[in-house]
Parts: sequence; structure tokens; C-alpha cells
Amino acid sequence: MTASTQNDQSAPPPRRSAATRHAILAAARERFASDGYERATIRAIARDARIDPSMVMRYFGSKEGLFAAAVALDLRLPDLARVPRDEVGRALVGHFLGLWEENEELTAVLRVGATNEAGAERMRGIFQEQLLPVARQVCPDPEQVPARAALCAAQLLGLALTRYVLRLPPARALAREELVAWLGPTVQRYLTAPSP
Amino acid sequence: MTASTQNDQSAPPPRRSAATRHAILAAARERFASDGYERATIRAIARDARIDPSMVMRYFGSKEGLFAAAVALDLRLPDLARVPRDEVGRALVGHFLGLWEENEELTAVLRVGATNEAGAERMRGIFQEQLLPVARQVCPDPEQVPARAALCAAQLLGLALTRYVLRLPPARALAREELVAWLGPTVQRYLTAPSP
DNA sequence: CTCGTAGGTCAACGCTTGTTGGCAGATTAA
DNA sequence: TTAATCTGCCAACAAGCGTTGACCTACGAG
Repeated sequence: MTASTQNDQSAPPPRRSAATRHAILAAARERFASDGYERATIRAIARDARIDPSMVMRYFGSKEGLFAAAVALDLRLPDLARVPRDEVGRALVGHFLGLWEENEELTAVLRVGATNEAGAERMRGIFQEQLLPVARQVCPDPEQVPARAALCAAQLLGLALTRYVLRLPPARALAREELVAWLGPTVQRYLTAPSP
Repeated sequence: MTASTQNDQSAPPPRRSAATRHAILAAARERFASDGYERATIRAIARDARIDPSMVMRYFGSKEGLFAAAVALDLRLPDLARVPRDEVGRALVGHFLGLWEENEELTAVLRVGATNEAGAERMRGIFQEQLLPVARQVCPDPEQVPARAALCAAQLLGLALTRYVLRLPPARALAREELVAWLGPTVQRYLTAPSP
């Protein structure tokens, strides 16, 4: 709201604080992802970032502000219009798997969303603003878009839950290609198949 | 561990404490389900049960003991040998939906499992001891049982997550029969179809 | 050199948490 | 009636929480 991270427009001297900000955000992502919102304490995050807890407040105002700044909300979903019609399921599953493995932000959002009402609201927002439009591109009947997108969300978030949060051993053992082969047709059917 | 709730075997005088125990457990289930482990405070639970927080400690030893006593672990999964081979998917989805709607215990386990490592371990135990054996009844290749059961868990827990924890509106709007019709074939395929 | 300011530490605040021990009625047994 | 055993409340504890404000230090601009 107040300031942007990259304000290196005209002032060449790169503020020393940029490194600190980054360290705090990295530590926060890790803690939120592994501990959830309540147990990820500002003191622990500050300790990880090797600074004083009060700096976190100075930089991000509050714990909520820190969380908002630490987790990304952009799923960077592919443009399904450029994907062969019968490949959208596999494409989505593959994209989601890449997203979850590339960093811990999504694990953080899911963990927090499961305990915190504000976090749940945030996930509902992601669903509405990012998954719904993509589903609209491939669903036959516009009226069924929300339901079909919700079914996809259930399958994809269920995979993330078992694999990255609960860490069920068999869910972790499955290779990426196996998961795409298993879940791809499911998502494909939820999005494009006629209603059962 | 120490005592059972129903010890009305020979001692007819029903202890007055039984009602209190029950009130505490009911309040605990509600709080754990709606707030998760960390935010469900003993004080709040005691307030709901209209007793002193110290009573909770006397009856259950600790917060962990209370949680263990409050949430059930029995999924009461049906004997799939008695279900027509091509109906097991629909039967499982229907059974799970009933389970989640009949009380809040499963919501509590899921919410806690998502934030608390001990809770996650408990969910892994439920998977191993209750879902795996059932999957073994219908899976063709014994070697694939864990993977196939994990896929089912992902789909079913994903449904629970979106519908009962995150409360995505479209996931809540779907009727029970619609969910069975959509997810039944998916679970059926995960359990019985040949590997993709 | 001086000075304003950004980056950072320290100590404390008010509050909530899980947990404990002591004490008061009620209920039961002898 | 007396003694023992439940059932319960009260007050407090140590620890941890998010958050605040005073203070110190370095440094680039004037």
C-alpha cells in the first residue's frame, strides 16, 4: 500500500534495507509454510533473518502485513486457448505441480488458509480471480463454470494437501509424470466432459 | 489410555462427572473444528462447556490429551467386498460425504493435520490403517495399492478441504448426488482402472 | 564539520497461553 | 456423625506473544 519494493528509478544508491527486506520475506515464507500462521512467530522469523523483531514491524507494519507481503497470489496460469483442447487437464496438473515445487509460497497459503479465516478468504479470492477465468475458457456451458472449477480445485488442492502438507509417503513417492497421467484425465473430465 | 468413557459395567451410580466430560469433549470438538489446534484455547473450550479451565486438565491431562480424546479416528469404511465392483467409487464418495456432514470431528482432524505435525502424523496413521486395507480389497495389483489409495485420499480430502474448510461457495453449492456423480468415477478409476 | 536521516538494537508494555496447587462444597461410606 | 472421596472454582505461575518507543550508530548532503 505505502511503498513499493523496487523504487530504484532515479536514486542510484541501493538502500541497504533491500537486503534486509528480502531476508525477512524469505524467512517469513519458510516459517509460514512449515508452521502455519499462528505458530510462525515474528520473533522466530526475525531470528532466522538475523535481525530484531521490531524491524519486522517497521518494514511491514504488522504480522498480517508481513504475511500479505510474503506470499504471492499469482498462479501464473497458462492461457488455455493456446493449449490443444484435449490437453488442458494435463497442462493444468503439470503447471500446478511446478508451481508447488518451485517455492514454498503455495504451501504457506494453503496451511494458513486451513486455520485462519483471513487466509481462507484469500484462497477464495485466488479461486475466483484466477482459476474461474481460466475455466471459463474451456468449459462448454458458462453456467457450469463455477462448479467445474471447484471440482478441479478440489482435485488439485487435495494433491497439494496430501503431498506437500500432510506428506503422505505414497503421495510423495509418485513421480511427476505419473501424477500428470493420473490426474490429467480427471481435471480434463471435470472441465470439458458433459455433466454426468 | 487410562480410563474409558463408558465404564457402566458394574458400578450403577453414574458419576456426575460423565456429563462434564461429555460437555468438554463436545466443546473441544467444535473449537478444534472451527479454529484449529493453536487457536482453540483451553480457556475457550472450558468457557463453552461452562466449567473451569483447570477441570480440562484434571480430566484430560493436557491439551494434547484433550485433542486425542475429542476426535474420533474411525472412518467406519464399508466392506467393499459387499459392494458391486463398479460401484465402489460412488460408495466411497457417498460414505465420505456422510461422514463429514454428520459431525465436526473430521473437520477438526483435517484442520489440525494441516498445521500441526502431530496432527499430520495422525492423518498418516488413519490413511495407513483404514484406507489402505480397504483399497487392498479392490485394487488389482497389490504393489499399486499405496499409490492408488493416495490418489483417492487426494481427491476425497481435496473435496473436504474446499467444501468444509475453505468453504468455496461453488463447492458448497454442489448437491450430494452431484458430487457422487462427479467424483465417483474418479475414485473408481483410481482404484480399479489399469495404470495410465 | 555539522546535521538530518535511514538502519538497527534494546528493553519493556500489556496480554494470552497452558498448567498448577490450594481450598470449598457436595456426596458417599463407615 | 465422622471421615473420605469426588467435583469444582479461584488465583496464580512462567513463558511466550505482537507491538511500541527510546536510543544508538553510520553516513551522505549541505
